[in-house]
Amino acid sequence: MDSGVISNSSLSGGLDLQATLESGQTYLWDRDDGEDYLSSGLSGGGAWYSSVIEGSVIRLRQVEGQLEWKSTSDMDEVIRRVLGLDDDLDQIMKMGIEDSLVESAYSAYKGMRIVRDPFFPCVVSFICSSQMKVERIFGMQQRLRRKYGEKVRFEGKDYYEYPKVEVLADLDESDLREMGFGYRAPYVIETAKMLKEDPDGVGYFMEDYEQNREKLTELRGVGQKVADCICLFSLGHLEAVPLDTWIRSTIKTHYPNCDHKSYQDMSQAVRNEFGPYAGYVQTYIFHYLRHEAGRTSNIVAIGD
DNA sequence: GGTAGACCTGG
DNA sequence: CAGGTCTAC
Repeated sequence: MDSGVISNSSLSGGLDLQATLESGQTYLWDRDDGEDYLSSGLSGGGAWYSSVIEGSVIRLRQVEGQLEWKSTSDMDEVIRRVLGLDDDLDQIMKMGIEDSLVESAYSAYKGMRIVRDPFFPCVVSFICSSQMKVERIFGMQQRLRRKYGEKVRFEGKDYYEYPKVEVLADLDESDLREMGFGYRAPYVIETAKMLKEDPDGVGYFMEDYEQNREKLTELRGVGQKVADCICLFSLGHLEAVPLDTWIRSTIKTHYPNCDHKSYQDMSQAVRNEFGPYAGYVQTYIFHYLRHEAGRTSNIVAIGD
């Protein structure tokens, strides 16, 4: 067994593991206590999380200002990549816009990072995300892993890798409908068939962000919003801003000059306003509003 | 190129 | 109604 420790202080801007893993960016980590997405607050928790990445089980938690991990092999580099630990958060937070909503979100979840999920799991997760709450998206991915994923043993317990492309490609629509995927079932299967020869999505990555977003919409069930999620949460295009209904309405009330009818126009305007790390700004706002909205009756009042 | 309606399912 | 997408005007 391999293990390691990464101290908070060694990372620019620190790390908030719980906020990073439970902010609706990734659906690939299980909490030991099974309380994923359930507790309120969603920051600074010290629970153990586990996932299977590149065939190895990774277990990690954050206690007393440091990230502890263990695995079957040396996963230090992989962990740094998938958790975005190399992103210069201090610098990123300086480059965003100065605005009370953003400031509040930054301070509430300081250390939250943008993940880099493996391609295929990310694609499927966000195809499933349409018209779904995060808790349910997570449940679907978890059931998918347990039913169709490869079992991997680690320290006497079973873990399940995300299902391989070819496994999902050969499923019947009814298999997924029975698991509660609804109208998303055929989308997942058709996209899996399209990616059968290119499981890592090599042909779906390009340097240019906007070009990349358009390319991704060739996949079944992937529209502009989902494509942006893949750009941001898997491919590392930190300027991508997934415009969901929440963000759209927030933009409309808080940054009315950025409001546009077409996705493309609004995306462009928001990126102009939020800067080159617009994806970070969006993710903080989304997570903040998702939890503050229930607490304060007037979202607009959070701002200026 | 832009806009209605349908689409699964659970709370 | 919900972190949308697809299809048909």
